[in-house]
Parts: sequence; C-alpha cells; structure tokens
Amino acid sequence: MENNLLKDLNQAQKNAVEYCQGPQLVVAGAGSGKTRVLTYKIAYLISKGIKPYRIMALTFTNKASNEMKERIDKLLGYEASRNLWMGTFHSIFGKILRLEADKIGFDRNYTIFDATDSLNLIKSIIKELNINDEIYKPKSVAARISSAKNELWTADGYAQNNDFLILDAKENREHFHHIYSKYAQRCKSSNVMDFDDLLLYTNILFKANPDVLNVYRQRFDYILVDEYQDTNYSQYLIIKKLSKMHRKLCVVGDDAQSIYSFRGAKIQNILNFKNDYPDYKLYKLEQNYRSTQNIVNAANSLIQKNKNQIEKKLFSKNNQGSKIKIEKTYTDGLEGMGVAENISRLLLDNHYTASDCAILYRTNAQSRIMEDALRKFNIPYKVFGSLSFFQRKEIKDVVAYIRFTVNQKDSEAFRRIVNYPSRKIGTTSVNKIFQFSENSNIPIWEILKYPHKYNVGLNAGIQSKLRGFANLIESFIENINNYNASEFLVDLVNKSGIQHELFNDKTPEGVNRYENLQELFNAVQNFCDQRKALVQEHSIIDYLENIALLTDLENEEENENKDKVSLMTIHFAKGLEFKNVFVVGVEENLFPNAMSIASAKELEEERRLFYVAMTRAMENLFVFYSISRFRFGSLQSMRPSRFIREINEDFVDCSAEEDTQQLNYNNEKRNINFVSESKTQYKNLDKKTVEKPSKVPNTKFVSLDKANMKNANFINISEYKIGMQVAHNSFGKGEVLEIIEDGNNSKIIVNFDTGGEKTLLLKFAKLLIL
DNA sequence: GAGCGCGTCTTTTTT
DNA sequence: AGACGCGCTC
Repeated sequence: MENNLLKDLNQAQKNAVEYCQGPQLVVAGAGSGKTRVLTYKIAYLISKGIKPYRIMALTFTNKASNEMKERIDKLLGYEASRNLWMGTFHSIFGKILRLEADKIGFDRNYTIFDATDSLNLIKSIIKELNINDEIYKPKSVAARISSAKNELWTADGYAQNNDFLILDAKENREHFHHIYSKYAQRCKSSNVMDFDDLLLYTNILFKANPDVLNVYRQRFDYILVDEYQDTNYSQYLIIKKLSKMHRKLCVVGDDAQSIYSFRGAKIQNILNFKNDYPDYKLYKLEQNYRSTQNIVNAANSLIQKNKNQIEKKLFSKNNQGSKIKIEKTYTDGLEGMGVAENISRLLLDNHYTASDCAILYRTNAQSRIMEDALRKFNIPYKVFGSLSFFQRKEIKDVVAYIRFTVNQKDSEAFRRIVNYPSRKIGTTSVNKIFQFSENSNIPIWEILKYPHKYNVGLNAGIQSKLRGFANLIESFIENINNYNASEFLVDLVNKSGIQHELFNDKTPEGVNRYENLQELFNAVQNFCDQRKALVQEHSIIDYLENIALLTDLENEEENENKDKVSLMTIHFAKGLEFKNVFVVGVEENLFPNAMSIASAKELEEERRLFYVAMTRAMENLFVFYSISRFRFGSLQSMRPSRFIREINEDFVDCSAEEDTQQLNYNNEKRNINFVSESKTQYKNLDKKTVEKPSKVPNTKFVSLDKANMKNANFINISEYKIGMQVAHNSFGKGEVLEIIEDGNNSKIIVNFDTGGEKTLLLKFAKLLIL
C-alpha cells in the first residue's frame, strides 16, 4: 500500500509526504499538486498506523474538504475518510464547541448566525442605542467587529483597551465599543454564534480550560492545514495551541495565492512559520502540472511585480500551449457576447465540453451580463456562489423555523418567522416584546408562551396570536425526536402555512420559490437516506448542523447533467481548474478594484487575485476587458487594467496588445470602429477555428446590447460632430451625416452601415459615440 | 398592520 | 439597474 501510494508522486511531493517527524511547511505553487500531497499524506499516515480519528485536516471551504474526503475515500475506503476530523475551520471547531458549550456559557444547541443575521442584529442595536447610522454604517461596524474578533479582541477586551478607544474617538466612532458589547451580549443571550465566534470562542475555550485544551492536544496526533496563507490570527493561534504537544503539523500554502486579507488573513503566518517552529522542514513544490508553459510563464511574469513573496520558480513541462488571448470590447454587453461566442466556438470544435469552460470575474454583479449572453447562445451554465441556495428568502424562512425550534433564544430566527406567513403580529408588537425581554431579562420564549403573565403592553388579540405561535413551535419541538429530518420538514411547512403560501403564489417568482422549497425537500430526503444507510443520526438537528456552514447545496440531480459553463468569482475559483478560462472585466477600478487601488498592499493582493485567475487555466486563457460598462446605473468608460500590461508580452497574443497601449490613458479619442474590432476578435482565435462559424452572424457584434443602450444618457448635442462614428442599439454602427439643432427636438441623421440613412430624434436615439 | 411608491445607495472578495 | 428603507395611505 505504502509503495503504491508513493509511486503516484514526483520526488518533491514524495519528500513532503514522507516527512512526518515534526513541523513542516509545504510551499506549493499553483497547480503543483497541493491537494494531492495533502491527501496522500493523510493516506500515508493512516497506512503507518495512525488512526483516522486522530488526524485533523483543516480546509477553508467545504468544497475543498469534500474533494479531499472523496479522494481519500478512493485511496483508503469510506471507513477511513469518515473518521477523519476533516472539514473547514468553522465546521470542525463548531463541532468541538458544541461538545464543550457549557464551558463557555452556551447551550449545546446553539445556532449559527449568517452574515445577514449579524447585520440585522447590528442594525437594530444601532437603532436601540439611538446612534446615528450614517456615521455608524452597519456594514462597516460589522466588518470592524469581525476583524476585532479575528484579532481575538473580545467586546470586553476591546472596551478596556485605551488605544482602541482613543483611535475610535479620533475617527468619530467613540460608540463603537458599545455596539460591539451589546452585540456580543445579545448573541450570547440568544445562544447564537456568528462565523467569527466559532473561532474566537474556541480560543476562549482553550485559554480558560487548559484541561480541555489538553484533551484535544492529546487526541490529534497529526494536524494538517490547507491554504495556510489564508489563516487569520484566530485560526493561527488555535493551530499553534493544538499542535504544541505532538508538534506534528503540516501546513500547506502559497503566499502568491493569499487573497483573503480582507477577512483577516495574515500572509505573515506563512512567512513567519520558521519563527514559531525553528526546527521546521521546508518543502517546495514548484512544478506545475496543470497549465501550459505559456500560462505559467505569463502568470510568473505578472506576480513578479509584487515585492513581498517567498522566492520560488514555478515551471511547467507541459506543452508550450497557445498564447493568452486578450480581447477588447466596447460595452459590457458585447463583452458577454464575445465570451459566449468564443465558448460556442470551443464547443463546436467538439474538442471541449461546456464544463471545460469557466468565466471568472472580480465581483458577483458581473455574472448577470455573462448569463444574458450565454442564454442568447443557448449555452448551459451554472453560477456558483453569489445568491447561494441558502440565502434565498424562502429557504432562509424555513431554516429560521428550524433554528427557532432547535434554539428558542435565537432572536433573529424569531424575528424572521413570527409574522411569516402573516399572523397579524406586526413590528410594533415584536419590538415591544424585544424591549420587554431586554429590560426584564425574561426570555422571549417565555413571553410567547405566557403573554398574559407579563406586562408587555400587548392587547388580548395579539396575546392569543402569540400563544398560537408558541403552540405551533411547541408542536415542532415535540417532533424533533419523533420525526426524521424529512418528516419534520413536511410537517413544518404544512402547519406553519409556508407550503400554502408559496403554493398559492403563481407569479413566476412565486413558482420559482415553490420549486426551491421542493429542492430543499429533496436535499433533506437525500440527507436522511444517506444518514440512515450509515446508521447515523438523521434528525432535523443533525440536518441543521449540516447546513449551517454550508454556502451552497450539493445538488445531486444537477450532477447528472452537469455539462455546464461555470461562472464564479475568482475568490470562489481558488483551488479549481478548467481547460478554458475567461477572465472578464479586467479593467482599472474594477480589477484592480477601486477600493484597493490606493493602498500598495491591497493592490498586491489584487495582483495575486489576478494570478489566481490566470493559474486556473489548463490550456486556454482569455482575458476580456470592455471600454465602457454599466455601473451604478450609468454607462462609465473604462480602461484596460494595468495587470494586462504587466504580463510579459511574449506570452500574449499581441494583436490586442496594440490596442492596450493605445487605450492606456486616452479613451477620449477612440477612433476604432467595429470592423476592426471583429477582426481582432477573429484573429485571436485558435488556428484551427479561424473560419467564422456560419451559426453566429457577424451582426451580433455590430448591434449593441439592448440593456446597455437603454439608458445610455449622454445626449448632449454638442458632443456630436458630423463625420463621427456612432453606434445605435438596433441599427448598429454608423456615421453622423447631419445634426439639426431644434432644442428639445434636435435631430441627427446617421448613415448606418447596415441600415442606410436614418433620421433620429436625438433625445431618444441614445447613440454611443465611438 | 399591510401594501405601495418614492428616494437613496450601491459594488469587492467569503466561512 | 436593482435592492432596500422609509413614509404615506387604507
């Protein structure tokens, strides 16, 4: 077994797997077989006699952990993979916290706040404290609380730290610590943890209970950490503490792919590993097996522009491959069309399937324009992340019912469902209840059950409605132990009225919501079937625990016809690979993002992000930018990103390069017309597909996207000059022949390439000046 | 208490 | 353009 395992590895990988004596840092470049090393190392450890349940393996995403589990499953069988302590930081320590909840003042059935819950609670606290939410923007307060927690500053600790208080006063937010304190209090009394709490309270648990820490220290013979460059201080400390006894710690990471500093990740954790573990062994994986030489070289040339990095030289022995194709378009709509067109050509080739292609973007908002284009081309696609399944209102509502049934202190769950479906219990009454509970320390649940016993100030009608609600929840509580998760859910949506509510909504959105509900049923049913087969718990509590930290649903059915183009943010794409990658919206202020452009540090992170994007590609890499884009409701002109220029031109298809140079700092004078644009586009394609497919008429590129033109509101008559090249939504490109000034009724005569002369009312024409 | 309509602000990235 | 919050009306 042992030998079999090792023969799948190259020498560097093998060395990294075999060393098991002490702390170890594996610097693994993109595509160098990082996951392979981790999974084989785990398999190797087990083959050496270490029990799976004595191994802890931490990842950042559920996806990564599922993938590793699957691979270990294949290597060693299910029994081994099942017993590993493998999962995300949040899920593993969430589990430990559930076992030890009483030691930190929580109940075992604590529930988990998602980002929206946290934000809502912060909003209501700001209101309660009568603080100006213009100055204390809930979002930035939330971000500040989050980073405080990640630096292990509890609310009390923060409030006692003079430096913070002075700084806050200076920055006009002297009340911040009040909000933080109240937020922390409220979470605790709600028996609820947010994402950051899961790590913070783990630290608190270990600090306050050395005996507990000792138990876990002893238990885990070996600890492995994936994506170590993305650990924050809180995570770093947990690992440090846990590994102190056996000192068998293997961390794997790539400083060049550190892209999460915005949530507290410290690149220093990887750079300083040698200080914490002076006897550590360093392993470098530098051969990239994923991408063509061209892609690796291009990515290297980009990342070189960063000052801070561990020295390494990533190389590929794969094919040279084709050069990176850089494509310019005029609007974001055309960008989408260009991408879709290129994908359709790759598919016509019969060489690639849709699932070989991915579109990567900087911000989630960019997905829509891509979706529109893909739909027009009838290309199947799937959007990952963004509005994930569990973020949808109808699903959150059901989950809130489950949460409140499991944990009646969960205030945000209560707020969500008390009047949904409508029970005629309005916000006034709900606020009274919150207020009273806050002042009297009588739990909300107690008030709901016996509203008449307390002087809350509610009329008899409301009181009886509240009792009705409490009875409903009580009946669900009884179900927890009698029903499995699936039966529980069926009963819940029926009795709560959710089923009825959604079923009766026949609007397209309503039908969609109902379908989502059905999807939840399927997921729960699947969960039960799987768990039953393994004689594991399958109550609704187990299901809730299973989904609380899930971002998206692993949809069984979708796997059957999964030949789809993947759309996702680059952050989401980390760790994945695709044969063909389209990076879109590579424009100044979008990527690098405007928020990051001012600081050198953040700019380097944006560059690393672009590096991550490039290194997702195995065979073909396309980089798209558009010179105009709809943002914030109006058309803005854009410039190609500096990152495009930073790629060594030897690895870039140079036809677009000229444009890049040309467009760098003077978009005012863009004298390029659509004809040359389409030439560029066709020139850039693979040799074998140069011929235009007859399926896709060229006019697609001449007509502007409707959505784009609809609101193009630069209708200042003085901007138009005779002889100017303009574009119209349905007529396409043309030349201005005449301008007839007549105030509000000014007209413009344009000779369109494909429609001839047209007289247009300027105020409606919405012409784009080229 | 609920529903509608207007005005504002928005866009980083995620467990 | 779209989401969300607020305030007005029934």
